[in-house]
Amino acid sequence: MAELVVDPGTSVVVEGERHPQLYTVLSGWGFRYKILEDGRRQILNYLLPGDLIGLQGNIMLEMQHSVEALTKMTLCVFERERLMTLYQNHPTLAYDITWLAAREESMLDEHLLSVGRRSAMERAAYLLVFLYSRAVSSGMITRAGNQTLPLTQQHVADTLGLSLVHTNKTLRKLADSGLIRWLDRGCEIMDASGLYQAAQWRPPAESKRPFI
Amino acid sequence: MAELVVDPGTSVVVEGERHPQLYTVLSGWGFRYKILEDGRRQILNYLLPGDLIGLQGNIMLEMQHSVEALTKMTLCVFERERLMTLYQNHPTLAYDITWLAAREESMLDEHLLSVGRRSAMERAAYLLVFLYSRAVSSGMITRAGNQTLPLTQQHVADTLGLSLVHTNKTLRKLADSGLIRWLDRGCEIMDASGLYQAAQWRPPAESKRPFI
DNA sequence: CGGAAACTTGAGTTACGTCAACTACCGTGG
DNA sequence: CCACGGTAGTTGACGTAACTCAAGTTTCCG
Repeated sequence: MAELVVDPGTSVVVEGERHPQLYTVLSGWGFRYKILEDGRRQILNYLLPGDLIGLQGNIMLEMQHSVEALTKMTLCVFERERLMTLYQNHPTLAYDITWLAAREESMLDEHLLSVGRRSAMERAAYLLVFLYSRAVSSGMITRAGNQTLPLTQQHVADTLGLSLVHTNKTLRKLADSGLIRWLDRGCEIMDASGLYQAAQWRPPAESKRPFI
Repeated sequence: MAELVVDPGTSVVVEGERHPQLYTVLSGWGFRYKILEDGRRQILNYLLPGDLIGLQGNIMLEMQHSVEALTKMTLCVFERERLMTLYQNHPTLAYDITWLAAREESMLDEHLLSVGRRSAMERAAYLLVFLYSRAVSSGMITRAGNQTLPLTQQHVADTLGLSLVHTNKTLRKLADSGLIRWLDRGCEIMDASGLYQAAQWRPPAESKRPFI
């Protein structure tokens, strides 16, 4: 059972390449993204402990997206070719993998709704409180300190489908309303319920999730 | 093995309700969508023969999205509670289900990139040629006739995250360039490779897909 | 034949984008 | 210690893609 540790900014997966391994996130933050030929980037989702990397995309072929580490990350490496035997010998694990894939879809659905139909302000509020709630439920953020999401405004912009400048102005308004505080390279959530309200969103009730 | 036949416009799944069944699409077109409280709608993806309905979202709880039939659809009904025993007894099928989930994710990734980062024109071209290529590879569209995608412009608008008016003007330009023809309640693809070019997109090479 | 749904089109508005300049905050090396 | 260069964040002026409103026309269907 190999482990892989990567520094912030490392490319873990590159679109177009073949990847014979799957990973599970053991610790740290990362994100998945795609870019167009002229450099426009869209961040698809964020990776937190418990998430699976590499399932997305046609299981055996080239990766359809890239993955980059946002903080130092620890990954658990798993050989793709062992997947079929795992399915044969551990149906419960197989079921859990499907559960994870379904949850990822569910998050992507919500992001798509957000980018397609919410205003800049709603989108920003949604994203921050979404990440906050994920961080809380994965134990990365505790009541006592370490309340900060390790992002730059460029990441936020590329997640929301907005320009950097407009993202900055939007975040400023959220900060001026006391909902967040923006630090260098990070965002602190000051008023989660205010953000939920601004986003008109509630996180779905999670059924007990598998460990993997 | 129960079958379900529904007419165009029928709500197959409603967000927020519990659904003890999964479905497989045997024939026809449908789509998945979410709506905000004030009625803004985002279409998430389209459903064609071979697609699974209801896997998305936390497997056992309330549905996180709605599903509506675009044409007459035939569905194959499957009880959710039988899923675990299927995983135990048919690991290959289980693997195929995961494959389908991964492919759905892959499509959502591309849609998110599209809505977040592509221009209106690119988005429209992408959507139409995406649907066209899916229709072709599922055998719904043949060289000899029946080249038409069963959509209204409102569907296109709600998929692309655009207003109806702007969608209309964008489709008009595509039609004027000879790439498509818009009929009432439908779109005919005239020049697929021109659309691919306008969208700056190529469909990913599919590994052989399972039947299910 | 009438009414509803789908599609069009033009005019005026706005949310968001682009450009450009500036500040603040590092970490590095002289 | 300061000079520096790079990254991140901030702000204002201006431009434009896309939105809203409003009034058509066309097509379908009962």
